[in-house]
Amino acid sequence: MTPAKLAEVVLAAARAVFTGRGLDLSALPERTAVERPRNPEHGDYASTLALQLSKKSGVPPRELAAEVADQLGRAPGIKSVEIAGPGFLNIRLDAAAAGQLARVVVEAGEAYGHSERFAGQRVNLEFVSANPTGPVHIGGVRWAAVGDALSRLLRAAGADVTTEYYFNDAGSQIDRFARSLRAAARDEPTPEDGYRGAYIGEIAAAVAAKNPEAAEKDEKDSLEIFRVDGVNIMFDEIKSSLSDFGVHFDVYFNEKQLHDEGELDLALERLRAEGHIFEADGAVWLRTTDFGDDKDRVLRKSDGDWTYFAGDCAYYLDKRQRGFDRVVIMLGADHHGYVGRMRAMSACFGDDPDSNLEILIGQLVNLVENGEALRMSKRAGTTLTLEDLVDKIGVDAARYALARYSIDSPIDIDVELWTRSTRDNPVYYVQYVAARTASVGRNAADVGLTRGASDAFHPELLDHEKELDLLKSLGDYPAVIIAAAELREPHRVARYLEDLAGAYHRFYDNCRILPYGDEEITDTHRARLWLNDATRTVIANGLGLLGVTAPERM
RNA sequence: GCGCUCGUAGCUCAGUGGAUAGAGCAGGGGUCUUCUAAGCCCAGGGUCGCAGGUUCGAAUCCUGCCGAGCGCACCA
Repeated sequence: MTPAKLAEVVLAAARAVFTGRGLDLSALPERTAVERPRNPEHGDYASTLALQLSKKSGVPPRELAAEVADQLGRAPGIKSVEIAGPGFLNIRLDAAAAGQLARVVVEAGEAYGHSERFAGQRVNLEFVSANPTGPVHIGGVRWAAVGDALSRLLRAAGADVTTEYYFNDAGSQIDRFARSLRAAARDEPTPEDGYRGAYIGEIAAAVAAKNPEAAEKDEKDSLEIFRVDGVNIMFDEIKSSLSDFGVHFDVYFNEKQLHDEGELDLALERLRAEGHIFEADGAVWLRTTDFGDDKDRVLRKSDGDWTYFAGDCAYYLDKRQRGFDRVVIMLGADHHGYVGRMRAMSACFGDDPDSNLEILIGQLVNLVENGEALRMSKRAGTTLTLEDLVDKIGVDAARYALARYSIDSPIDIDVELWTRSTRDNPVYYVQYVAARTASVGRNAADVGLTRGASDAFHPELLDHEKELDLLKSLGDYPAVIIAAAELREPHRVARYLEDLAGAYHRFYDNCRILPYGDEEITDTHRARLWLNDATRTVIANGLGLLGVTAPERM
């Protein structure tokens, strides 16, 4: 029995009690969940439903709990139900009901943990969104790992997800980029406001190789070549390194489209129609202070140019008009000052910023080597890039390290730790279980041990404490995915996998899976192989959500 | 000054209003005649920053204060 199924049974029991007493059924929640008590004396699972319903029903919690317990006790698969404390229901399962989970997992395979919880929700996830003036730096990499994991999580939970990368290949930043490239190609010093760093020389050389006269033409034509070719080469490099990192976007959205298709004007007119536009000092403003922003924001400057914020408005409107009811944007902590104006902008369009717009702010990332943070310096052009991180610790460790912490927590990635092959390196600890389960599978095949037909599976034989713990951990997985997707917190998956890995290792150390020597193969061996394979399934599924491989051997 | 985030074991961090707050590391002690010891087991370690409030119940929600990081453009 899965925890989700048990929760339904608990709710059904409560419904029966309410019906019997003639209570208002509308007081019952749509769904409930059971908890995993830390203290084993509190049973396999616990429900707080009676506590929650006591006030609404006017029945004292323990009295309500007693009646629900009475109903529950008659349900199949439930061994016992006890009432504890103010009205907790402590539930124990039959060994067979618990053990069945191994079969559920193995037979579901890659689909185990998937649900339809967010079916029908259309979510747009925008992340990274670096302009093609340089490689993806380490802050952007955090979002590549977290955003991509989040997209996988939301899809697993049934949402309709589109991932987007927003970029601008025109404007003053790109002009600076082009001038920096041209200067490098001509062996001139980098312009005062230019981009530095080794990559500038490399891109400049690549442009020159493709177009040998580029540096020699008159300045206007020359800059145009460096601008167009430089941006193309840079963007290809960005896409290529993201691809190597396992991250692909559904949509690459160019700011230029907003200009070309008149979307900026359209957005302005929409905002004007909503009554939030005013003009002052020769500029066009959005009155974001109507919705809690610190100050009003300029959309069109007095020189007639649009601001970057105007692009944000038009882009937001574009997303909404494409049918996304949830627009999620991920930004670094150094951009959190944007939240107020973005939320206000959403409200100016007549939307509800609490439900239509979500801005996730991620704290910064440091790479630490030999006890020292490798600091970035824009002046010296020493930015830490995606490649630097991958070169130091590899894709799996990088993705895991970036995804295992709450985005509210700044991360120091210790190069030495994340390349270590020991218990304290979480990605190895989890991957080791993947390799171990695979190894057991190979050895089982060698000695002729197979799971056999599913009707030959005897779940009640999985009654060792460590087997039951492992089964419970496997049962937690679907709820972890839903919670992680709903709260936009992929780190929950990593933390869960570490718990599961621990449960598997303890099972492995206590419960021999394969027969010894010439020992005859029994139903216990087969049942344990089901459990082994179920674990492999969940570890692989969970690592897959994080974009991390589940190796066959290590 | 205003805003956002954070403050949990010596260190790094989990912890969606539930019962006795957890994990890893550090440091101490155990554990390999057959499935990966890259593992496992045992013990120690806490004023959940401080003070109030909300309620059956608060690390979790609210208010204030203290401390740390980041941000407050007709830049992108």
